[in-house]
Amino acid sequence: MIKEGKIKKTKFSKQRDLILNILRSCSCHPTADWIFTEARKTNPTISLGTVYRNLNLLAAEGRIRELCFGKGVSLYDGDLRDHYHVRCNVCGKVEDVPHISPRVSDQQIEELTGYQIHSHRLEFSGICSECRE
Amino acid sequence: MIKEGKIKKTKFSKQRDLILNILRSCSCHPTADWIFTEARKTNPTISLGTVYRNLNLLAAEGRIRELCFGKGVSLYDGDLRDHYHVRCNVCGKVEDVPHISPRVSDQQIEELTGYQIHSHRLEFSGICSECRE
DNA sequence: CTAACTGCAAAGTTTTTGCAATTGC
DNA sequence: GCAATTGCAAAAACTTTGCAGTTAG
Repeated sequence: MIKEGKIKKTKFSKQRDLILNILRSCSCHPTADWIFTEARKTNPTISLGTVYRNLNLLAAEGRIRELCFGKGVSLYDGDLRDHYHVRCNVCGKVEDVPHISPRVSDQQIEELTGYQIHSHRLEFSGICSECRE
Repeated sequence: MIKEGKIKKTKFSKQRDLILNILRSCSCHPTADWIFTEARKTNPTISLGTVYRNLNLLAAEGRIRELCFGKGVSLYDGDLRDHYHVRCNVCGKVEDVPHISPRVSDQQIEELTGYQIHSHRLEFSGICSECRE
């Protein structure tokens, strides 16, 4: 649950900067733990708690996106451009859907529900070509 | 991750039946724990483990749906009709989107990605009218 | 009879948090 | 200097699992 109203002053921190760079430079959709392991290669003393705190902060600021498939794990995405995801139900892999125009209007949903819509997520699931064999 | 190939013989169980009825007769999107509490009112000895086992089994059989927003919790939905969800980022409430024709073609995604698509999820998020005050 | 299912409790995962020390502005 | 941030470790939250006993077919 994102607290939308909470405006907090943030300082630069090299840990946060590192996390953001890792997320921006990888093309995958990593877990917090993967980011932690990756971050340790550059900063061997960074802690997992810091990784989580910064991922939450960055997501709340809208500088990264948090994805969520199935229970348990969150995945993070540093690509803010409008795009959607496909997920393989067998191997769990998550990939971007290259380019598709949504044709779903947030405004239409606002009229239907009375919600003020900020964003939408569209996720496809099925079986990838490797797993189909 | 859903194991698609696993076909298992199932017996009737009153616990599973109860869980399914609870889910079908409520219009909300409850957590496993809420279902557990509700189930205890009818069957005071049912265990949380049994609730989880049955929710997973029912979801794997496609008799219920598992939703997932943010980290931590799964929500369950007994309504199998095609529909989408809106979620309030402030209070966390999840509601159905009354009626909308998707206009998203799974087939188009199959062509783009090479995945064999089974389903898609579309979720809107924003702020509900109560929380907007 | 026997494989599926259950309750219980213990264990597993993932994420959050309290605290004292550190750091950016 | 002060508030934001950190590392650490402990705790919290959620889900799964092993086991011995029970139940549906």
